[in-house]
Amino acid sequence: MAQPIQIALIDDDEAVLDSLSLYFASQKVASTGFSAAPQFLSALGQDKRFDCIVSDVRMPGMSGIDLVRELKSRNVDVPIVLITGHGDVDMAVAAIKVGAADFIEKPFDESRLLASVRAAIEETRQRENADEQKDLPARFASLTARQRQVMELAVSGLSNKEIGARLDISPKTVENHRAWVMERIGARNIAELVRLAMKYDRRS
Amino acid sequence: MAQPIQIALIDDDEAVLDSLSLYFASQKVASTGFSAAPQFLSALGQDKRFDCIVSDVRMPGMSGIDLVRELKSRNVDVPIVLITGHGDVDMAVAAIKVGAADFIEKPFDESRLLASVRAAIEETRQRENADEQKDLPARFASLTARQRQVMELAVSGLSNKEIGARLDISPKTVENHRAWVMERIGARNIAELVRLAMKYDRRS
DNA sequence: TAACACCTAGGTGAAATTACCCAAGTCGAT
DNA sequence: ATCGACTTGGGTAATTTCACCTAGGTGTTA
Repeated sequence: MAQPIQIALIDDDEAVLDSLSLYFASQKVASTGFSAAPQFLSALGQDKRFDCIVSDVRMPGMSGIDLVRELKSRNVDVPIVLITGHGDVDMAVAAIKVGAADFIEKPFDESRLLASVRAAIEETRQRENADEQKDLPARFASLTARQRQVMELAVSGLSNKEIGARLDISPKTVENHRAWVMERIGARNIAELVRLAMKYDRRS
Repeated sequence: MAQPIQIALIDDDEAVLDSLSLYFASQKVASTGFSAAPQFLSALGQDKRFDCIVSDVRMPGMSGIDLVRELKSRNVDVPIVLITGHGDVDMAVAAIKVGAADFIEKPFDESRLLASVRAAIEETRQRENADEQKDLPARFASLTARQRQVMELAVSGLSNKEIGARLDISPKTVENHRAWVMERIGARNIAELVRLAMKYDRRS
């Protein structure tokens, strides 16, 4: 379960990028460097995943704070630790307000940065876990009889066509019920639905 | 969990069909009648599912024993209870040998038939459950590191593309690993894989 | 009566899965 | 050094899912 941590480093200063990635590597933490925020965003678009982002605040083009805003608006839930060489209180406040995980002023101890990164990742994980579990019974209870019926068959691995044959309704209708179930339970795919359904079963 | 039982009734004698379906209905057991085996088979082809088949032995065209053989050759694992008005020992032996669940001679008590059907369903369920559980640890252990890696990500709900991005391999390769995992674990779809993986996790 | 929720089912279009096929490279063992 | 297992990745095609949409029928409730 102790999957490796993958960090995105964003800084227009190559020297900082190199130095930080070297440090992270020495701490057995994988990192990928980007010299600008848009480059990082394009990596995200290619389904690359990162557990945490460490970004400079002041960069030509898109600033670190802009990046935070952009990710929030995309509903990308990756913690961002901002660092700066010209830190001031106002900027720090603005950064935290828009949702940055932390704001560190240079010069800083590298171990301080790593600690902040670790804390941010842990916090995000716990929040996601809490979100997933929250009101699980209530969410299952909110399903109608038909929806629960469809869900149980879907969770047991039947296709929409097979479920339709069993319940004697069209596969299309099954599809609709299924979509409702997904939305109400808050599952993004069948795998998640199965996990949540099994958790619920075990609890009740 | 006490899902309703669905029975297929096959007999060329409409009177028998009506009488039995009436009895089953009175016992809160759903049944569908077919006047010939091929009609039943075509319903199966349309993804209809039955927990048990109750079929006459002697019918024009395909006999009850023929039906048993046909289903075995198709690997359809539904128990079949055969009934006959002209039962003889040889036929009974032949029926059981090819894999019929039971063989009942007319005249019979309807409750006797239902008991036989229930027993057959129960036996099949237990066998299927045992098959599913058998050597689960061994099957998971037989996975290579890469396959287990792919499996864990797949089970957590990631698409092949996302898994590929994480492991830095092409989605196509992920697809191949996934197919191997499915075969080795013996899961027919993601839902089953998730269930088995969760069972395994809980046990270990 | 009107609003609302639910079940039903169809359409479109994009994305993903599944099931096959194939080949090339690595690596360890016989 | 050939064999087998594993990893990698490409192709093709069928099927399925997913995300939208519309829309009629039913039943309940304000």
